[in-house]
Amino acid sequence: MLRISKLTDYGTLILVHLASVAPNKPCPASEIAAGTGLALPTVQKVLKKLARGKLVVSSRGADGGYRLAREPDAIDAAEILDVLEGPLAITECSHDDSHCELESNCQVGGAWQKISRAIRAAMTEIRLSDLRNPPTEFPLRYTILSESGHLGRTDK
Amino acid sequence: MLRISKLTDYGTLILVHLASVAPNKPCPASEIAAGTGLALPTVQKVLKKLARGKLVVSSRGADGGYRLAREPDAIDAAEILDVLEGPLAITECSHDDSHCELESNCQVGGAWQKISRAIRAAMTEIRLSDLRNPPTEFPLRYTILSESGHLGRTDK
DNA sequence: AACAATAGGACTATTTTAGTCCAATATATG
DNA sequence: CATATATTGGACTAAAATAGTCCTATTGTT
Ligand code: FES
Ligand code: FES
Repeated sequence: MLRISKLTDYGTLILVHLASVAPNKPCPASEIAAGTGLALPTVQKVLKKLARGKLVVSSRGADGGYRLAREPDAIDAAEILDVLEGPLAITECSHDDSHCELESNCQVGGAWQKISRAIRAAMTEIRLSDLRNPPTEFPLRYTILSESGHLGRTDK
Repeated sequence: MLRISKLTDYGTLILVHLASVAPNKPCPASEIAAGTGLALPTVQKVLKKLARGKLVVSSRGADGGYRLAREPDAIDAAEILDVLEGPLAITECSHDDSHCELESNCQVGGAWQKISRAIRAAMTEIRLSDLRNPPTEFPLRYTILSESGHLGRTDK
């Protein structure tokens, strides 16, 4: 349903690992690889993306490494997905640039994009601290409210 | 965020189209192609998947075609995704079969899978009839409730 | 019989993803 | 200053998923 790549999963593992070590001691990639069981080159690759995405900060040189840029409860799942999955639109609406050739006779009007945005908003409420040892379930009760009124259920 | 393939987007277009024509007159693929602006071979391919997934029923032979298997408000978005995107797990947890080599020292414990299941549950509340001419937004207010208690916000 | 459709799958090309590796740069330390 | 430790940035290959087209067989109508 929500499909994330392996790299993103790795990234989560890494972030959670970083959240569980001493916050101000930079943790080198090799240590993270050992701690998570992931291959070192892969860990390095993911860490670079996380650093560019400002989720971790890096220190170079001896005694360097990575540490979280913020507290674990100040990093949310939407950010993690943004950084590791890219800005990816849900669909390009069967076209490439922003204008759709089918638009004139299209009755869908980007419903999936809207749903995706709604899900993203929900993701901002899930924090890195929630990802560590998560509950057995994430009972996500949701409500869709439509301004135009034709969607107005409060719950199932 | 929620990434769906083009084929799934096409499928939505097709289903919405079928929802807007006479319900009991089978609609041939060629007509759907013309009505949606999609290429015929693509439409045919998607319709086959929809038929196998029991979302549409087909009639062969002259005067044949496809029609919705159920009323538009009896088909939900989760089903559409199941049929067109496959059963796809969100991640394989960095492994192939059901047992994960990292499991012993893993602190994540399939958080993404759980989130995905929650999102899927939310998707069952969105119906095909909602996808047609959707509201300008899908304000999806959600609540995460944790049985283990460490997730307990009611709203933002 | 002729025609109109779907069923099923093969097939190719393109794109995305995964994974590894290397050369360059920065930093701490003795 | 020399050396060892680390990140940075990108190149590179292999594998897998996606998109799109097309062909043949079957089914049903007239
Ligand atoms: S398919 Fe592009 S606007 Fe609907
Ligand atoms: S990565 Fe497989 S159980 Fe956590």
